[in-house]
Amino acid sequence: MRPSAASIPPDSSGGLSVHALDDRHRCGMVGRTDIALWRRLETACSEIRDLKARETFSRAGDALSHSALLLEGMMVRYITGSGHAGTDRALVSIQAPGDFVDLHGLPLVYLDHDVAALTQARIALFPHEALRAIMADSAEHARQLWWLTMIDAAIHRHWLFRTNRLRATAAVADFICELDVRLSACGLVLDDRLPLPLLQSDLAEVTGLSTVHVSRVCKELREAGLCTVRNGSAQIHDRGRLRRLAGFDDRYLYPPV
Amino acid sequence: MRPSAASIPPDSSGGLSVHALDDRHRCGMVGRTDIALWRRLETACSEIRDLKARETFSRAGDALSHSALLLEGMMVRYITGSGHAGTDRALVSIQAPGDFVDLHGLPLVYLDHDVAALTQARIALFPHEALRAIMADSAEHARQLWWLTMIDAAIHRHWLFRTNRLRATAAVADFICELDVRLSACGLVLDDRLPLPLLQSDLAEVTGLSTVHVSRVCKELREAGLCTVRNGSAQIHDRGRLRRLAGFDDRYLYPPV
DNA sequence: CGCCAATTTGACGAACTTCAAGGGTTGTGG
DNA sequence: CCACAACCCTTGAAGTTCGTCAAATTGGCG
Repeated sequence: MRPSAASIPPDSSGGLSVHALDDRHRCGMVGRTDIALWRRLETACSEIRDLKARETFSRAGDALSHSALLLEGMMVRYITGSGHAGTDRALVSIQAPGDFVDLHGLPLVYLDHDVAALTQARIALFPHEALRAIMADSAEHARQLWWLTMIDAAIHRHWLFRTNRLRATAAVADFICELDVRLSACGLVLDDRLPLPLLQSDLAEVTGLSTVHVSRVCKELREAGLCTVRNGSAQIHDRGRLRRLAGFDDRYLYPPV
Repeated sequence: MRPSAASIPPDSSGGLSVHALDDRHRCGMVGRTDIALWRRLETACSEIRDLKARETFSRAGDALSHSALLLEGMMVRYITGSGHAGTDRALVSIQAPGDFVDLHGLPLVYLDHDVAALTQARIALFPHEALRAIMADSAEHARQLWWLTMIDAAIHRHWLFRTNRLRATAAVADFICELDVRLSACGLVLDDRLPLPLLQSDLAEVTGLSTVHVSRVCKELREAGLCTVRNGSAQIHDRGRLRRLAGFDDRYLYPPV
């Protein structure tokens, strides 16, 4: 039927493989910083690396010497309970192309959470030393790198609002609305269809619901004619009603004017 | 009976009023940055201001020209639902002395949430211009200011884990454990008693529970001999068991080695 | 086809919310 | 000094949302 859209194709440029950063990687959030910063980043990149789907990239407590910019695919960050069982995970963030995955590793040195690829993914690595040099050279570039991590924190706060205040259906709708906006900024939403390479058990870890209840919520959204979540993508049928159900307001994403 | 401990006394220095920053304000998180940064901040401070309990300091969307460091008292940050009723609030952060309340307003320019005093409070204001000058002068100071906001984000992530994965009793216990650690760093925990100037309705906004259920949870913690939450403070009876109940691990607060 | 993982469904129970009423404390004014 | 009001906390009963368990169904892929 439709092309298998379960994941973002790692190389859609028709066989031309990528060994360095170039302008077509400048999308999403990093695309909203100065072009001058981007030029500096291009020279600071020490490595382009591919990750397999579900591959762990770094773990809580690891000493980090590099930060990674996501170029293609999607990644997640999650916290594992210090408790007994290993199933006690919360997804605290999802990354789209153009997002730095662990830029906060620069000021923090080690992280409080794990980082993993969700789909097959391609990342650009920047040595912290090089990033510090960029910051030392330009306070404005420093402010913009800081800004990227502050958008991340604003999203954390919104997720807090979501799990604290929204009912299951509204919570899932809200999450889809957020990805709709963020992936649009990467040019990944076509015909109201966005890549959503998350299992229902992943959606459960995002929202704090059980897997079974996520299944029921998806059915409800589908039967209400709002959106269909299936096969690693989400088809939005009625964006207005979906947003109204979630009470969605995109200002926390600091949209460009 | 006991002294009224409902709030942190705004001036405990015996009548000596405070008109400028001095070393005894350097506690909590800001106390963990370089002393050289503190010296710069002392000269950058443009105003010391007192806030009344429950006074709103700034609102989502306000253009900010200053950032505030909390010196005494406690403050909160909350998100209000874009929905209809005004009661749809989530507390997304609580600030202790030594915390910057809205340092992220420097890179973000305007915030996605409201900021208010919880108790009577005293804050130091820093013009963004002066903070930018500090950053321009020293990349290391820039990194440390950034670091302060990244601890804030790590706390957001932990709160996400809490509301997503912990049951009501463990969630409240976890929150108390966090404040126990953070307020200890300000020297505000004496004889296992910490200031907790939150109504049960505030605890409900922190945890995403109903006010009624918070009451039941507090009773449960009290009767289990773990801690007594009352009159604006919390008395910890058995820190070990309280932490075990919450599965508490303080590493997300990046404790000093 | 046949296997395996993911999703779906139903039945049941637990956790939490809502509604409503009562009680304790504090401050205020007669 | 007492009465009263306002606010917060507590308690009980009833209702709702969501979790858990278990079984059935779907869909991709060798």
